Amino acid sequence: MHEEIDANFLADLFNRIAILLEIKGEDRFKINAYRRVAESLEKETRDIFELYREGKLMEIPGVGKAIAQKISEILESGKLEFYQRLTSEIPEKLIYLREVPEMGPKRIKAVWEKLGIDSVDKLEQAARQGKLRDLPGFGPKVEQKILDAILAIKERRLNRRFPLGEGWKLSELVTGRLSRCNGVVMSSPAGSLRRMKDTIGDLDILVAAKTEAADEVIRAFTELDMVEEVMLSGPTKTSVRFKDDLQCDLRIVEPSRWGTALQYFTGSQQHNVLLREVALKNNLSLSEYAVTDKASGREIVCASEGEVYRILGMSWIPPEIREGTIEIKLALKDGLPRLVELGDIKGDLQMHSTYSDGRRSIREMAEKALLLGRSYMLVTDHSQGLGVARGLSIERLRNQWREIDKLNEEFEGKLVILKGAEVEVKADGTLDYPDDVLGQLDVVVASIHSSLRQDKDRLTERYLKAVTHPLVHILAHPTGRLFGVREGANADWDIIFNAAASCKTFLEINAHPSRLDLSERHIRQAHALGCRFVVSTDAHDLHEEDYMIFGVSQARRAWLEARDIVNTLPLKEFMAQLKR
DNA sequence: GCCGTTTTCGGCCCGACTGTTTTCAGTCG
Repeated sequence: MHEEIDANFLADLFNRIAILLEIKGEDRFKINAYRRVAESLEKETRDIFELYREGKLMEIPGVGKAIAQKISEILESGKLEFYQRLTSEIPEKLIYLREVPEMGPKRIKAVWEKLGIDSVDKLEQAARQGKLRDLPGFGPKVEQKILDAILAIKERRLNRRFPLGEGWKLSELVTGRLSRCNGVVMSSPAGSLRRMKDTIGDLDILVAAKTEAADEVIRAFTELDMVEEVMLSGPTKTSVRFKDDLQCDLRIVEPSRWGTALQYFTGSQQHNVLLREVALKNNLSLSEYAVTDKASGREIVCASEGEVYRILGMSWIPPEIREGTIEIKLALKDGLPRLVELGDIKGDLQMHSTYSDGRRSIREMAEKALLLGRSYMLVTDHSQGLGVARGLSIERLRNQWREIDKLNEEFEGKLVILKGAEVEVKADGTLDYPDDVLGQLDVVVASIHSSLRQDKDRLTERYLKAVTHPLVHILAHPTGRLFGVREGANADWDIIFNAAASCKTFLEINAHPSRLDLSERHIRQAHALGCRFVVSTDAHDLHEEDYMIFGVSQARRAWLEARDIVNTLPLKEFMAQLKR
């Protein structure tokens, strides 16, 4: 009935409600309640209509009677009276002003009431005319900051997110440089990078150093080549903007307080709020500096994160799932799953060589795989039709098999190289090698590179042909998304994942940082429908074999365990899982 | 608005930094 309404739609709505209530000056706890529900809804992959029909809306973390009723009203009527009333008081348009830094609820209310400003354009105009500086809570500096920020937004330099892989590289550069400063004991990325979100909004770096060493660290940080501008700088906290417009925050703490600091700085914010509530219930107060006994005022200093969680009566929570949903509740009763770990991965199931578009020989790729402790690898050069990637004719494919046979003899079982291919699914859904060739491969990986813009029904049909094909074992980078290049394909994933589950076709979690496909959300969705997965690097060069960590992290963010991922199995057991 | 092995009512995270203040409000994370 109301096709466009789903969990994401509701999350967006509740976020908007939170902003409007803020401007209205409502109780901050009520506002937080809406924010919390919005976050839960973003994680929710069960069908919202089904939850409603089964009376299970209140199973969503943070949803109580009032919000359950509001969700019901929307699902039934497509409307929400509460929202209509709210927006008749506070114009909906004001929400966009929230995207301008320095513009919080108080200032938005001020410009709206005093100057009738309800859009970013009007705000810019007023700032140019010097009309903002005289409002209470404003001044010439704030006015200038707002003007600069609006300009940055218009040039798309602000509110941009960066792929995890880029953040990772930069964080290694920064921590590498800072750890060479005198007195630095430890350094680590924190924030969304440590939680391994597929994109990051800013880069958070934490350094443990003696107080007297802080000056040198801050200097080294602000003088990094890639720094464009120092945004703010205090004794323990410094923020800069890099030349590529990524913002980077540095915090420096005493080594003895590393545990609480790392916990705090890793977030997420919602996770911290809930964690600190647990502390209060135990008559403790948690900050980035210590756990404090409220009764005696005594500080309990934590050098490790494990201590923080232990003092609060729960097991340590992996950063990837610190999103403020149900992880704290489970940790309190020691009920967290054992998430899949990098070390669980036994084989890499998508790797390219110089036969197609890879830059290294099979031997070189294999030697690196062995070094990484893998016990098997699947060579998946492109099939003949993919000209841009120098796809293999059947004849060249057979040559490759002979080389693989020879290499396997050499490696004497220490590493087993499997024969595979990344077979193109053509626009009509047929595969790029005939069945008799596919049948001779150890593992068949199917993927779609072209015509991703087909209409939804045709594309879904094409995917279905691929995942239901009796000789296809794995669907590679299913949605085809490429950060900064294209969104994932628009297909009916429920139908495709259902088919994959029933045909025992595995879904790839492509670990390459330009892809991370499936995304966390799609992994959750597919997992709920009974799919199993593989994590593969899609390596085209030696260093890319190290990308496995990125894929494993997405699996962890989706709460997957080793048993959900087939290439955690030793070779024999893995092969036994393949459909025949 | 949510939530509960100390509560169904009375709580609800905590601190850094800046700018506008003259002791603190606003924003941010």
